Amino acid sequence: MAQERSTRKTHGMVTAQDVANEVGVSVTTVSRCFSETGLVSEKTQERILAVANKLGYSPNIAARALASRRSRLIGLMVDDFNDPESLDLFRFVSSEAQRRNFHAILLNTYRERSETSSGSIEAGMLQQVDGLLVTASYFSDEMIARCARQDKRVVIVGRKSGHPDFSSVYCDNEDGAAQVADFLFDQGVQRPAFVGANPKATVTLERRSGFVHRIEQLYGIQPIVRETGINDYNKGFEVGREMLTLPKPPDGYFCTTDLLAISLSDALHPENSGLSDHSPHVVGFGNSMLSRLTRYRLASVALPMEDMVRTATSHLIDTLGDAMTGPERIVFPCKLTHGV
Amino acid sequence: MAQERSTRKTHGMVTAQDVANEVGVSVTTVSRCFSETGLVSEKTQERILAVANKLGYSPNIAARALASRRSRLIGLMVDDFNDPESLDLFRFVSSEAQRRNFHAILLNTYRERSETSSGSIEAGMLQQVDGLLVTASYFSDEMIARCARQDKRVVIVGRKSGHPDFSSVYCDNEDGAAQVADFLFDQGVQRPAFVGANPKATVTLERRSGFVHRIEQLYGIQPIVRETGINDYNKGFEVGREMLTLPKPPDGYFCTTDLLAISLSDALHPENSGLSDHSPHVVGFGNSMLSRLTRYRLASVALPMEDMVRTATSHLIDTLGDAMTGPERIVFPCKLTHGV
DNA sequence: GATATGATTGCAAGCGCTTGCAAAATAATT
DNA sequence: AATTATTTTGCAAGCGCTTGCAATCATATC
Repeated sequence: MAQERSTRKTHGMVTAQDVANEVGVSVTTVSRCFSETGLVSEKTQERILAVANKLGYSPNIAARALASRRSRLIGLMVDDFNDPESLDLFRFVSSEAQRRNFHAILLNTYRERSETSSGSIEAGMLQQVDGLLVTASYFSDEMIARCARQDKRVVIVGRKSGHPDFSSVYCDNEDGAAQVADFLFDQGVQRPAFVGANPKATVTLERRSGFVHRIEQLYGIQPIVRETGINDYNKGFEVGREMLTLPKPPDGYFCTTDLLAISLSDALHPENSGLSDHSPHVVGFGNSMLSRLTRYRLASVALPMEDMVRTATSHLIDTLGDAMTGPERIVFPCKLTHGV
Repeated sequence: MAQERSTRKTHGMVTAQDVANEVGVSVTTVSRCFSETGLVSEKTQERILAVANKLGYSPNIAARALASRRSRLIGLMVDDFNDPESLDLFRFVSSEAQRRNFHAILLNTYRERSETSSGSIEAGMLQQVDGLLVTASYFSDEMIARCARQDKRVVIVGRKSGHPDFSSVYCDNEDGAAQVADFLFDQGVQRPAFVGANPKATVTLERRSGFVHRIEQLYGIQPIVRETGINDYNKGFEVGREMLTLPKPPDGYFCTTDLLAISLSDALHPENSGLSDHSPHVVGFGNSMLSRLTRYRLASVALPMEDMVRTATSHLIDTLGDAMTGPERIVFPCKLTHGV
């Protein structure tokens, strides 16, 4: 039987040792009981759980992380805090992580006020998490190298993985964009335009190419292409105004996000444009809350955000345990929706 | 001089020991160098930093947390993933935390699909974070007790703290709400109404009381009061429709969030209501992105979100070090803004 | 130049848990 | 009943860092 060691309640925390003493087993057994390895007899399991509950014990995460080299923390890299779509990301990542007994840690990669030493922040953070969930955000080469070196699992969500080692879970951006081109064509649009956010982001590239190609097929011409740089209401509004200054403004727009679609739509609205006879079609992407505002009747490419995000999170967690499970690409379909 | 121990590169991770060996000092010194206690001579500091950099060392957070009992993690409890306002919360909490070399961990307290054993999740999570940042979300008594027991610091952001031990950082909700009452009165509104989200949330209570009292003063009557339960577009829309069924619908609304204001406004819009002569005033709260959509010209109570959130985060981190610094209440002013 | 003062450094004992290995207890097999 | 295969448990050695205490060094004081 377990030898009872002194119970030093050093800091008011109940430890596995305390539980072990009370039950009359070793810490090892208590540990195994909580790591759900299934190597504990049911009877002991019950006794331990009962005592643990009575004492209010729960395993110390830091100690566990140190000993096992797994923190049960996944990093969520985000740099877009403008689009309400990100809310779904936060929501479902955290929900799914918690469901699997993990937690999501927020890694804000948006560099405001020229933050200092963000490099070292990243380094410290990286070895703190078991894996990384990367969104549309920028993912530096240095970061990629570091992940590879530390053998961190990475899952890209929302766009195709550009890296051979990383899985990605995304929707068929090209196809969605092509659907928009078809729609605009059907609506009799004469001069289609594309408005993207960050021209370097993969999502933008994917949606642009899908759209442009189909437009070329349908119209035999290239659409007007603009990028706002960032996904932000004011920037979108500005670009909208700018479009109006063209000799022949477009009469159909595909914006890569609902936020841009909304802002553009506002800029083009008679009230702001002064052109009461001009009411172009505007289509967004994401089918977020914004596209559901009845005032806009915005057409938007719907994608199964919840499914996508939960799948990505779960997939990341799944791959943590196993040795080299090759990278996967899980793709969801998306579908243009419009009130018409 | 430090005795050189064997360097077992157990898992490809660079440890403080590795750095110490290379430099010719003890782990202790390396440790002190990274915990910025200022007990290391500049010369050694430089040498250590140089080697650490060369080797790509950064301290293992789990080990540090275990030894020092501080994880440099703060928990962000959220249950509203509908309002774009939450995005600012995520953004500025994470930014400020990272600025101070902390990280924010997302604690999704929204119970969807009747999650199992959320109690134990909370328990495990709680001892993982140094402090808690609580938003408008529900904060169970059990949780409060646990925080007290474990001596966790808690800062409430966005509303007054209901608990004597917790600091809070918020804006003057009563005053903001009173400003709305004044505004509606000035606009000649005859039948003012209040629409809140969660009737049990402190923010709702504060805003309601501020509004109701001022309305009573100004009109000598009580405004109509409705609560939607949750802060959600569809729910707000529904309540809007419901209002139209009243014999004499209100002609001025104060909604406790911009999201509700927008949804209500949509429901009341001639296009949806069928009443072209009915265009009531709708005022929101938060001055979020939604209130900036030009299509709505929504009046909204503006509050200094960034300041508030950064202050709350920083305050929380500040209090972690010190012994019992009494709870504080830091209040920011808010101000009704409207395009008129 | 001897002594006091303070700044640097190292030692060693943890922090609370995990895990490979081997012993003990139990069940299955002949 | 003896032997072998299984299932349960415990031992002990870490995981990589922090920190109180004491030793060492550099500098200031008389």
